[in-house]
Amino acid sequence: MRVRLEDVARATGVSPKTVSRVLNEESSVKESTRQKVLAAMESMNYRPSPAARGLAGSRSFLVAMLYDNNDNPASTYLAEVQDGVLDACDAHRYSMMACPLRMRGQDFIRRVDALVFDHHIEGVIMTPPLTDYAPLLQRLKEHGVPHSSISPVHREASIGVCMDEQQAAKALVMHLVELGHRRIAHIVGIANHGASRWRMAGYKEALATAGLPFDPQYVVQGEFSFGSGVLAARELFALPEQPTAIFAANDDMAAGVMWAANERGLKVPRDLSVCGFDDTPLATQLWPPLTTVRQPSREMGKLAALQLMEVLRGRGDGLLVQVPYALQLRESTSKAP
Amino acid sequence: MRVRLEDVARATGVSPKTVSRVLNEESSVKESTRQKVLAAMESMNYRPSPAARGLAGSRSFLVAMLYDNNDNPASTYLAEVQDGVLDACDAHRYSMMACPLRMRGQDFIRRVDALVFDHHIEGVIMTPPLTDYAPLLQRLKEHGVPHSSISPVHREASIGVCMDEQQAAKALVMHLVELGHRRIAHIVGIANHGASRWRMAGYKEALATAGLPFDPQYVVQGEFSFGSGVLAARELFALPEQPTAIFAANDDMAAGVMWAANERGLKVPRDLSVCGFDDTPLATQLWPPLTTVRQPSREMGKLAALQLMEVLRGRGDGLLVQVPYALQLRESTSKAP
DNA sequence: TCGCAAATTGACAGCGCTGTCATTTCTGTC
DNA sequence: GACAGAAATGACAGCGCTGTCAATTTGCGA
Repeated sequence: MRVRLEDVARATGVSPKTVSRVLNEESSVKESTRQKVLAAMESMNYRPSPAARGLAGSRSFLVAMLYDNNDNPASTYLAEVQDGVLDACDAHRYSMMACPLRMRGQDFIRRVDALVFDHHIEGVIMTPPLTDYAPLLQRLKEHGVPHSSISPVHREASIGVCMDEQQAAKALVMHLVELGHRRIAHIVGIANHGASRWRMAGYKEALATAGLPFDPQYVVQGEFSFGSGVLAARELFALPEQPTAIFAANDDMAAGVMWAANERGLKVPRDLSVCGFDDTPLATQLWPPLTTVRQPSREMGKLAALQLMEVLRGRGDGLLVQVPYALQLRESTSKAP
Repeated sequence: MRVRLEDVARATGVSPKTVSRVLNEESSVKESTRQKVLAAMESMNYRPSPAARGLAGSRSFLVAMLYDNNDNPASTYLAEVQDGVLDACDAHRYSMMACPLRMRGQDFIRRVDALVFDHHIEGVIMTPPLTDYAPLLQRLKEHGVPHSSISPVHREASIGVCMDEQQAAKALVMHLVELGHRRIAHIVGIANHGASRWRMAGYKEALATAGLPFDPQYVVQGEFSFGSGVLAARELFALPEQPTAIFAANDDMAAGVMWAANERGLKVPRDLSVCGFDDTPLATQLWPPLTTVRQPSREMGKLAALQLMEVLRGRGDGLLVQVPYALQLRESTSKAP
């Protein structure tokens, strides 16, 4: 039937407990024994039963990926993150359960409790905006479940992964400055999203660095969607002194800007430079291709999961690692007219 | 500590086995006993341990959602489907594991085996193109794992959910016909995808019904991406007799068509009617909003999961259910010029 | 070479549930 | 009211692993 730990033990001539020790990478096993056991496991194609391990010990080898399924317009992002998480899980023989949470109401409490009690989830990986949802964090803390955050707003005392979005935004705007642009507008993302704040901060910082004045009329509120990009752009075009470049806080809005430009007969990048943020697939599908910042979502998911696993294996407290951004300079930006 | 089945048994004055029977909805329990036990479970807030259930019995209460992460341009789709699947799982106290598969190489075999052996996955839910990937189906069959398919190409002998895409496409094109269009072009999706075939078939059927000739020059190959839509549209615009309406096999390509129309100075819908398929978020973000067909992905995920669960509970063989499509008539289509 | 602490290893119970099969409690029938 | 057969319940072992603690082996200084 199934190869059990006991079978491996018998084949190796050691006790089941020793095989168990090898399996769990405990240190108190002589190297020679360890090798023998590992060899046997390999040759017998032994696969431990998660159910038995979970029942006997306390470990489940399960992590949960929590995300907000209430309003996620950019779910490509989630898919990529999830992919990275799964990658990391794979490498450490963990399994992942996907768990969408509705932030409204008490639903999330019920679900988190279920994960913890029923499945003995060992840890949690979260994406914004869950990363900064106090009631959830509180509950996780009560359960003593370690969690790893992707792009959390509050970066102290949490583990996970983030990108220096402010620096990235600054670099992007500096690029526009170097191209000779002086009237650079910014379309902000959904208020209160960390991403919106950082990108805006980077925009301001770049202006300051370049010695350009910060002009509030060049800053328009958007909400990360294509449609809001169109509206914001129309607003900017109506200004007496139109901007020569627009930095939209994400690619979708940038696409909206390009759409609106087209509508108004403006040629991008000849009459108007446009840049976005995220480097979604859309960025290269537009014409001209969009200058933007690549946010390595997949990689970030993977790193967040890896940090969590460091903690779960007791190898430390885990860090908030920072991934590098990469400017994607493409044809939607060029010298100021 | 934890409330166990035994505790419930003691509280109710029955044997643990009887409680187990109630838990598993076995029929041979007297109704009065059942009620007592259920009441006790409820009041004691009893939560069965999946690990123990998995170890003792053969059930794991786990299903896997398999998808291709190799090339999924439209991952919004996957996210929605997954959401629906989770919904159904929730209702039946199942849990779901997400499992991306790479179709190249043998990776998928290793992963499927791992799911089956390690986790005792009870069933599988698949999205295209996995639904028709013979080696995978073969392996699942060998393992005796039931699977539910979403929009499979081969519809015989499988359970799951599908939409009558051909009818939907036909209805969409008939709508164009009714608006007076006579030169209606079609941009095809990736060859060999079931979706491409059905939509094309619906297009042809509509033409036939309307008594319009099928003209191969009005059919251009695309590949479901925005970019391919742009290219295909340019090709169509170069024709001596330009089409007055273009039916793109999905929304992304339709967006590309609108882009290309803009580029060429054609006003949609005044000069050109455009329609897509899927009703992705993009459809309402474009301007003018896109006429398309709503494919209820979330609902389909849910239904596929429910069908699977019918099978798992031994309530039947499961069906291939069909969900209704819904035309979304919006502003991108209007009377022929 | 002997003794002792440290390093390894093993014995055994039990995690919380379900399968199997035995036992008890109902039915309806004559 | 007794009895067969069905319906309902229970006893018990064991799923595959790990925690606890005891037993053994090893290494090293005296």
